[in-house]
Amino acid sequence: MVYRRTHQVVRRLEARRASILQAAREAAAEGGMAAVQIAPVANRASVAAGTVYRYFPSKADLIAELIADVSRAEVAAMREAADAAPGPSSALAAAVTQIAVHVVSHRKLAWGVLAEPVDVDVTEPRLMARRDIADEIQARIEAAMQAGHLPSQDTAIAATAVLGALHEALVGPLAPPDLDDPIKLRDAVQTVTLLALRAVGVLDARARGLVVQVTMPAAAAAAPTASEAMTGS
Amino acid sequence: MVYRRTHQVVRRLEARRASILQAAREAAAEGGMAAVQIAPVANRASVAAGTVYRYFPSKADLIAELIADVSRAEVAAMREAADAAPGPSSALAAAVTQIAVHVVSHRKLAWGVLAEPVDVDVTEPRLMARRDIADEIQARIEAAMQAGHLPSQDTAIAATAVLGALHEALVGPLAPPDLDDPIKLRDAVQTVTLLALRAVGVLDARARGLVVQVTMPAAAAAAPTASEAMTGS
DNA sequence: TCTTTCCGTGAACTGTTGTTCAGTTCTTTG
DNA sequence: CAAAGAACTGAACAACAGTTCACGGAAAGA
Repeated sequence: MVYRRTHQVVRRLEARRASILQAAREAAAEGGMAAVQIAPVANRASVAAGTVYRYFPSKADLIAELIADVSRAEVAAMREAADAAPGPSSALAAAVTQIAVHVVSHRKLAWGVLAEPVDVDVTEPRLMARRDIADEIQARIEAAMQAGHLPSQDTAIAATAVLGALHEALVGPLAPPDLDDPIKLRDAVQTVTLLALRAVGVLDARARGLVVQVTMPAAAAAAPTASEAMTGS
Repeated sequence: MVYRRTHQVVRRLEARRASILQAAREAAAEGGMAAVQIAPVANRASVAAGTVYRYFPSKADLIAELIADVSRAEVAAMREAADAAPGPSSALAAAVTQIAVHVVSHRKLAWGVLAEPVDVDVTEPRLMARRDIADEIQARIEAAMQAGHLPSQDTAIAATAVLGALHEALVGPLAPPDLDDPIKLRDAVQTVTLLALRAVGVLDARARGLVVQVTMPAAAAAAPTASEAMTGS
């Protein structure tokens, strides 16, 4: 007698798995990675704690998948924004602005994914997330450099530094505390974007209109991937 | 009968306290904050675990003091380097270079002090450390701006971004892995310093000789306190 | 309907570390 | 040298969260 999973069951299992991941994501968005604990996540997903282990070998794996998901979305959004830009310089600007906006819009989540202390070992997925995002930035810097818009430079270090600057200034513990005010938020994003572009050698970014197209996901609907079902913390 | 602590005893107590702190520092320098555990630290300081609690109310307090010490030294070094510079711009460059050098020279420690996950709550001392360092950078940016060497800008965000860029590019998980090579290390410091200065609007930093005075401390290449008895773990 | 196989449950288990405290050793004082 | 106070010890304790597993129940096949 061979037991075979029917379609219905397969879908239920997939849905359950997704709901656990979603619960973890919501927990992280609300309370950071510290809130991603098996029992609360299971509770939020309306399953028992043990059930989580039928879908994820360990908490580390659960968080790893969460991190991978978030970073994948982040990279896709950056790529889309950059690809829509007319030239290499504005593509770079668009990518940087995009990630800045995303990161401030989901501060807790971004902090949790990239930097927040976690009890289990998530260095590897975090490293991959950082690398994926940095690689995307690096590619845009490279392109602008090849086009002669930027001075020759070590693009790997430049991309890393840009990521660090965005992160520290916008989501780190020293980030301005009043970023809930949309205007302050937009100003902060513009300021940091300008800094980042200047860092890699973009001259007159502001004058050339590279920094102005800051469209908040909540406000003007132009932002792609705005459908991320984020609870605004 | 009144028991009074003799000079000898007082000094022994102070020495012991200092040695515990030093043991914590060494542990952090070698294995990051994760290695700062009561039992190993006590062992390294040649005392029993319980003794640590005669000097520090909790592990959090021990780490807080360690963080404060390190950041105090960091700020002092920055200030000294900057004060020795001839003008506001080179003072800024000197401060940035100084912290970059310090931070790469003691990567594990810097990572532990500023960002590494710790089980106990050290957000407050970390926040103070970050703020102290950022404040020093901010003051130098401010001075250069007042002197008309930099465009007008939000110096608080700029300082934070600079700190983040340095940190991410030099000690974060994406930092180049070959920084043990002194030449690579010097290049990385110069590259990041140049990025940071450009970010705040310094033009031609390289041409103006603001980035070149990178002098590595003697201890940069060698691991600190290489001869340490393994203490289990 | 009955049997087999798998899914879900949640209370119990585990392993790790910070923390405590009664007993021991050392220092001071009369 | 003896009494008293302080410091030190290290094994035992506590707390917390991740993980396990024996059991109940639902779904699949005959």
